[in-house]
Amino acid sequence: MPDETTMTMTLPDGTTTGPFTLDDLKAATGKLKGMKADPDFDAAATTAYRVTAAELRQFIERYERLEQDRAGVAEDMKEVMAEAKASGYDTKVLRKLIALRKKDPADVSEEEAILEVYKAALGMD
Amino acid sequence: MPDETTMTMTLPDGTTTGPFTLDDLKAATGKLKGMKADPDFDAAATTAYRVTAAELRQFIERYERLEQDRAGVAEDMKEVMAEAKASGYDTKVLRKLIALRKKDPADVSEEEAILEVYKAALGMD
Amino acid sequence: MPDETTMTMTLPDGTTTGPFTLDDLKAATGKLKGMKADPDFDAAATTAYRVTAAELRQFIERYERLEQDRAGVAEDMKEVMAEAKASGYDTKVLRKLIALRKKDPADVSEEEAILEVYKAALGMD
Amino acid sequence: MPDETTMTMTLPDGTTTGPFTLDDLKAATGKLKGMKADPDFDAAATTAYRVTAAELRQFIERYERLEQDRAGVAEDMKEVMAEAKASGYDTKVLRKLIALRKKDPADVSEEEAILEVYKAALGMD
DNA sequence: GCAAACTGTCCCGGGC
DNA sequence: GCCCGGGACAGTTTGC
Repeated sequence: MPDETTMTMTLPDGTTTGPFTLDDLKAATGKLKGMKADPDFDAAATTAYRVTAAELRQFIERYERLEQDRAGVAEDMKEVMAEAKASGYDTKVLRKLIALRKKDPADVSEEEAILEVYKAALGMD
Repeated sequence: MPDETTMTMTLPDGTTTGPFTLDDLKAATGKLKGMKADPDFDAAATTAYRVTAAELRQFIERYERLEQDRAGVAEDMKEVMAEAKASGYDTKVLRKLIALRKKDPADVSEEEAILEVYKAALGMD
Repeated sequence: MPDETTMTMTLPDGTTTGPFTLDDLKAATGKLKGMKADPDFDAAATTAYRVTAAELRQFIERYERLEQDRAGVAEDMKEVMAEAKASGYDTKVLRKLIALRKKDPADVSEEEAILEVYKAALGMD
Repeated sequence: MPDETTMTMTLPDGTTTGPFTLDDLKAATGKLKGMKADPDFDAAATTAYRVTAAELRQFIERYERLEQDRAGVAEDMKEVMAEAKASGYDTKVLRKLIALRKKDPADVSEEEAILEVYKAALGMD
């Protein structure tokens, strides 16, 4: 007597199939297998992009390596923020401050000034 | 003589297959077809989730309808901003102002105050 | 004897100020007050953008109204997903399916086909 | 005769002020200046978070340094993708492939299988 | 100037 | 109950 989670499917015509186990589903999902080449194909006349396994692998592995580096840096950034938080700083404000430092001060004060005008017009001052 | 974009593939073992046209590729991508039911399966002992076509379709169509509504509203929002811009307003500042109005004024002034302290500590004032 | 959270600030020159309460901080954050007009200013020669309180308010209130509409729609969308989940559907897959339906089927199958080639080249099949 | 961009403001009561130049606006935006300490404040009874300029600066500079590192890595990642694209690869598919490799293969095939069932139920196969 | 990619933020669902 | 990770969204920047 089976005792696992399964699915049944009612089709548009009202008939029901199943139940299927998850393994059934996985098995039924066909995969591209054994694509056969056509050696008689006249390659010379085509713009054939080479999909070279070695080359592809190179790109992907370089990229994945860089992703790891980036994750490591992101981890360090989280640690800095966690330390700051533990020291009593408000990390949300810290982030805002850091963002501010990246901007041109002139732009910042202009933006602030316009904002104040708008607030004044709305009676928010 | 073919004159279309194709791909060739060099496998890990050094052999090359292809060229494949895009249609080849599409044909090779197998699809789940004719999953057969097992009528002897003892459904009573399982937690069978019903995947009813009609029910599934209901959920999806309701959701898609709502997505359309949302897109319509987003479109209107863009129009309001475009009008405001045409009237000489700085939309970036407008957005900031609207965001401000959504927040609790007490939180805003507290955050601003802390920011000023941090800026002072860094000599940014 | 006070019993509230305060802040002290150590400045670059080594001196310490404070403690400040949050109310101190808020009070210290100056606001734009009483900007005085210059009635002799020759407005005719300038490209003066009118910041009319009524006009500004119109734009903002229209926008905020639309934001509310959008939030309502988003709420409905959440409800649909919650119902589907309660009926046994996998909401993550549902979202993927809905996204698929929005795309041109031809693009989807082309993309899938290329992906299969790449996977084959990497031995992931 | 002035010839610069200015703003005028019409207040809720119908009166108009201005015109203001951008410099006017900037000057009017008050800044926190000379916050005075209260030396008589009984610090002992409070939970005083120290905002030490040196400490704050440490956190921020560490963080900004890490941001630079991260930007450098991101730059490298962009270069890898650009190279791959120049070699004829479809970068969109490459990204998908890389994402796939990060996931547990079992989860992927389960998800795919469920998706196929849903598509079958909707007649999308 | 617009459209598309990327970053940062928010919010939700899941796990301890 | 809170923290954490992932997904969705808004904002920013850059290429065409």
